[in-house]
Amino acid sequence: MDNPLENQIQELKRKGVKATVARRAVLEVLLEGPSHQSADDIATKVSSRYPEIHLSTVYRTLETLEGIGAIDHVHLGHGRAVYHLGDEPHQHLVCDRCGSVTEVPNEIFSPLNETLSKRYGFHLRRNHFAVLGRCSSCENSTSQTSVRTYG
Amino acid sequence: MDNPLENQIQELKRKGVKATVARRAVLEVLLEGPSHQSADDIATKVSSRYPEIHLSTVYRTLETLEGIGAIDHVHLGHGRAVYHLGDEPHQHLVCDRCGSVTEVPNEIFSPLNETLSKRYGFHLRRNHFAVLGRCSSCENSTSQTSVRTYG
DNA sequence: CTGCTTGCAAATAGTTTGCACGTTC
DNA sequence: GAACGTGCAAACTATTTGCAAGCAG
Repeated sequence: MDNPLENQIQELKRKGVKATVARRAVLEVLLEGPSHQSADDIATKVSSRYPEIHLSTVYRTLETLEGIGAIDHVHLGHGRAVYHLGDEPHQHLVCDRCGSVTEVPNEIFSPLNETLSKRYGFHLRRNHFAVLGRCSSCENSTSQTSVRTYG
Repeated sequence: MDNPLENQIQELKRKGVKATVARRAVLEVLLEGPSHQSADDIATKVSSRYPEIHLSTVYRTLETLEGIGAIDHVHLGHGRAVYHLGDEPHQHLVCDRCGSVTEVPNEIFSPLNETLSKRYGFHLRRNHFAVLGRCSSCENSTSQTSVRTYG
């Protein structure tokens, strides 16, 4: 069985969570990508197929899925959060200017983690907030680019 | 003249911004500390002295002060932002568990910056979002501590 | 006096919740 | 059929905005 949707559904059942239409639909949308979508993005897509599924249900579903570790969310900007499947842990580099998001593996942060741990006893944990900066295209140009690295 | 409040006021004028009661009051509260306060915290303190100063004015004042570089804000958790005087650039380590905030100098992030820069062409820039993890006390204990490193 | 600032009320964005009904196991 | 999940409307939190009146330079 290598149907990713079915795998996720199995996972739900394994964790003792009911496999409802809403949960299926949300997982479908997340699997289809793009990899990082806001609750609202997801709700819009979900309700184009299942119009009766309400935004608040999407929020509750996302909460549930996050609770069992199937997905995660990050705050990329002011206000909205985006959700993504909980594959390998990664951090998000968000460009100040064009808003593009680049995912980088957590290992890149290991040296920092060691330093913080030695000097402050602090241990990096979640990638809940994005790392802000300037992406290469914006650093090099003055024109307005709207590239979305997002995936 | 080493009165910090007066220095800040001079700075306002130098930047061509009017020195109003609201701006004075907000600067006073920020100078008195704690170093990181939410708009609401600030408004509460401000209005205990100047009851006519409205929350929306505090927001507008904070925006103005941020515009001239006198202060900065960071998102420490879900929702609320905290404002602090724009002294030396630093990052914020926020504990997942007890919410304590530790400031660390930006230099700590230089090696990471180099790596990101080489591998992804990405340049760290703002400390707009906090770095989440576990502080030493929470890492070592299972009891609920409510320490606030905050200053 | 002229325009930047402010008070207030109302709007907004994003998310959460109470409650009665519907669905899954 | 019991327990959990969902639709809807309404509440909430943090922040922003329009407008008429107020104050700084």
